[in-house]
Amino acid sequence: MARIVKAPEERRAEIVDTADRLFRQHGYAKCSVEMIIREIGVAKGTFYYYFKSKPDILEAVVDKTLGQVVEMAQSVADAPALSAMQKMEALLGGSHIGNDDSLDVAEMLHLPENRELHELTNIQTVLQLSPILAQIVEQGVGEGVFDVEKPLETIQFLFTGAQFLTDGGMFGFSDAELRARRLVTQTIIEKALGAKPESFSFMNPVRAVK
Amino acid sequence: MARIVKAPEERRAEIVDTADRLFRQHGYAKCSVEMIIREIGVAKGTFYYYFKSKPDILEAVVDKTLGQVVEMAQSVADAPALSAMQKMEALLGGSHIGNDDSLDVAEMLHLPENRELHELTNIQTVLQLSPILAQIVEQGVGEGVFDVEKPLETIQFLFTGAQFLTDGGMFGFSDAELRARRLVTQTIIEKALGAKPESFSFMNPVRAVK
Amino acid sequence: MARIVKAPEERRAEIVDTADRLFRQHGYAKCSVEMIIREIGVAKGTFYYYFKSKPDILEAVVDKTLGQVVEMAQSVADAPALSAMQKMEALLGGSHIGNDDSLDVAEMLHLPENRELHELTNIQTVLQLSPILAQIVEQGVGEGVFDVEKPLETIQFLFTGAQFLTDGGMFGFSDAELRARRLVTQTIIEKALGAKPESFSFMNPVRAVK
Amino acid sequence: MARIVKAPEERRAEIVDTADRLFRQHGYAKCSVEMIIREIGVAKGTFYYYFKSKPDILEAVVDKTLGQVVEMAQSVADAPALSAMQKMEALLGGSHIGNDDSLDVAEMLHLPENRELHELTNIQTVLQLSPILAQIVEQGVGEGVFDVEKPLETIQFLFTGAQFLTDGGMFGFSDAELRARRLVTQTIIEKALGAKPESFSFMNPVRAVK
DNA sequence: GATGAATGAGAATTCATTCAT
DNA sequence: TATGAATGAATTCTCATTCAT
Repeated sequence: MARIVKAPEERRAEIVDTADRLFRQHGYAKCSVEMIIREIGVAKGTFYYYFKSKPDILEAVVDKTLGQVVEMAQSVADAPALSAMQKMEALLGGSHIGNDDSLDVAEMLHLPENRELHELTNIQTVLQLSPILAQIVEQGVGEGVFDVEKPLETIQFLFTGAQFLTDGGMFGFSDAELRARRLVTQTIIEKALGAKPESFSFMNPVRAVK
Repeated sequence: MARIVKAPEERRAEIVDTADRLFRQHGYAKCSVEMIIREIGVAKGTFYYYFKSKPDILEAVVDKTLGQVVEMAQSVADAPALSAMQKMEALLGGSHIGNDDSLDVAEMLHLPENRELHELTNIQTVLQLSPILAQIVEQGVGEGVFDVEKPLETIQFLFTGAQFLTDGGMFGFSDAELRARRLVTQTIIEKALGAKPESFSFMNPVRAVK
Repeated sequence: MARIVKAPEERRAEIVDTADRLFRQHGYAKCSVEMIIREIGVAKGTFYYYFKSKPDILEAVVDKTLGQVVEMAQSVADAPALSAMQKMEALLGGSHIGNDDSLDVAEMLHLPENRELHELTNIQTVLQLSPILAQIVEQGVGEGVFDVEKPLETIQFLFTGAQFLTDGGMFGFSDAELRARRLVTQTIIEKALGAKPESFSFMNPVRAVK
Repeated sequence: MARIVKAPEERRAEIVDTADRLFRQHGYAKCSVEMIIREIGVAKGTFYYYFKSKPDILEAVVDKTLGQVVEMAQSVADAPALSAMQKMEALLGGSHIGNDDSLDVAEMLHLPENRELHELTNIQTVLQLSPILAQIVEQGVGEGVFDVEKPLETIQFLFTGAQFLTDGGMFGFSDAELRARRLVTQTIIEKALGAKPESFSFMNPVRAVK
């Protein structure tokens, strides 16, 4: 095959992105190195030139994903002009403007057939994102819209429940069942955070269109 | 090797139990059939005499575990003399008398390095146990101790959060961190179910001993 | 399972018959000992009590089949009252009276999915049946209806061609194609044996019904 | 083991050739992939790098063999300068100059211990070669040397008879027996095609030496 | 930097055969 | 005679990794 030379960072990123996508599609274990390189159109050796093993690229994928999400969340949390509720909406609302790819906190990671990705990414996300959200919750407590004693742990619990329960494939829920669970999730969040009923209704927008 | 003949049920149980243990120790994928039979000391053929494939024994393991848990929970839920709170305590309380093995709803499934076992067992447990708990919640609503609109979905959310967050290995929490999370879990449950504060304190007993 | 004791010859015959049927259905290689004993409802040990190995029962099956066919053919060949053509018709004609099972020289062995059975039985049949047919051919030469120099070899060639070409599955012919080949077979036999055209038309009866 | 890199076509051909030989020697079923790779001295992975399964290489072997034979036969049949008898001699005559390997229509496929190879190759050969030979027969009919009504079916019958009967190992004939059968084959072919006696004598050359 | 042929340690599964009961 | 649990060698196939070019 034609030998196409690329800048190292570009090639590396290409491999990580492709692996990311395939891992999410089929799961880490079911993705062979063969699949990844065939998809890109490079040789086996090229893969191993950039990554010393398969676990190695899993780590790279997780790092990439995590970095994006955490950075985005932190920037929202740090925004000085926004109220706690506005920040919550920005992070948890369904109306994510301009996110073409995978920068959606709410929607991320909700994919079936995952194992190592879930373990590493999903959990790490909860762990890394929770402090940021907790920080917002504390701001909300100060603003009088929330009432919680242990923001971090509470957020972690809520995050975990939401993450795993409404995870696309894990429980095999139908669309209707998923919607019911998302509604309840909203209610529980409000109660757990001591927020006003329906204050988190942005999580379940009344959609006009399909 | 010496041929040791056993009663079929005994041999079958032996294989299931061993597989169960090894799956939990190393994870389903990393456990080869070879490992299982070597552990027991039987031939490969013996394994395949009892189970037609590797997925087949996974199912057997899950069934066994699930059966025990669900049966126990249902018997508690059906107890006519108990109040809803008493039933909750019986199922979620830490003081499980005489459970040497895996009959503990609260403690089970919290093990690291699992994939298929967690996916199948953990999730199935949530799905099968939730209706039973929801039934108790409804009794509690009738008794005036709970106040929820959607018991089933609420229970599912709470169950999922508790299950996955405090799952022994998944998040890598320390004992202290786990304790903090279990306390918050209690609070959230109380709020979500509309129960009195500290009414679920049996979930976090002040232990004297280890 | 209930232990059913039978007379040794009966049990043996039962196993041979079942093996025979299954070998023809699925082929020798694809028939496991397991299949045979399950079909009969006896234990593995019973099988190995009567036959010392799998090849052993193949031999038994072939012997049985061959014996039946050869015996029948010989009795026809030895019939003093019949002409050569009448004997030919009796053996090769499609109108086999009273043969419910596998005593049909023309139709036997024409089954797909066979290997060892074809090799052993099919070929042995050609070898053992040919002398008998050759004997009839010689009678026919004496009667002036045939004209051949080497009856045995000629018969073997014709038998082989007929056997393998019109073998139900081997060539994957359609019904129409098979019919065309059987017609040609008849013509070639007549020419090779120096018989009158259409004297072997009994091989291709004009059937009214299906 | 030492890693010896070869051109893909070369390696592929090496595997096909080796498999071909071993399949003919021991039969497809009795040849394990292990045997093939040990014979060549490559790793298992190498085999599966070139062929995705065991049936896959059987197909490759059959294709190779078939391709050679059919191509050769077609080129003879298409030769404009040759008479039908000359073409027949070229294809069926024993005097094949310069065929060291398996390019001999008459000699091929006559090997013991085969199953799948015979079924696939032998039969396919009859099927693919018959139209070509039939074409020659028709030419001969036009030239007045043959007299047949159904060339294709007749050829198929004759081909099948010749193929299977004189198949080296199948019937276990001695050399003398084989010779007798080949002589008769010649006679039957002449009669069936309506050719002059001894016109196919090239099939049984009077050999001085072995 | 890049290629892709080659490696080989397993993995799951089958099945003829044995043997304690 | 009969049972059926137990055996284990053999087989096909996978895939992460290596290395000559």
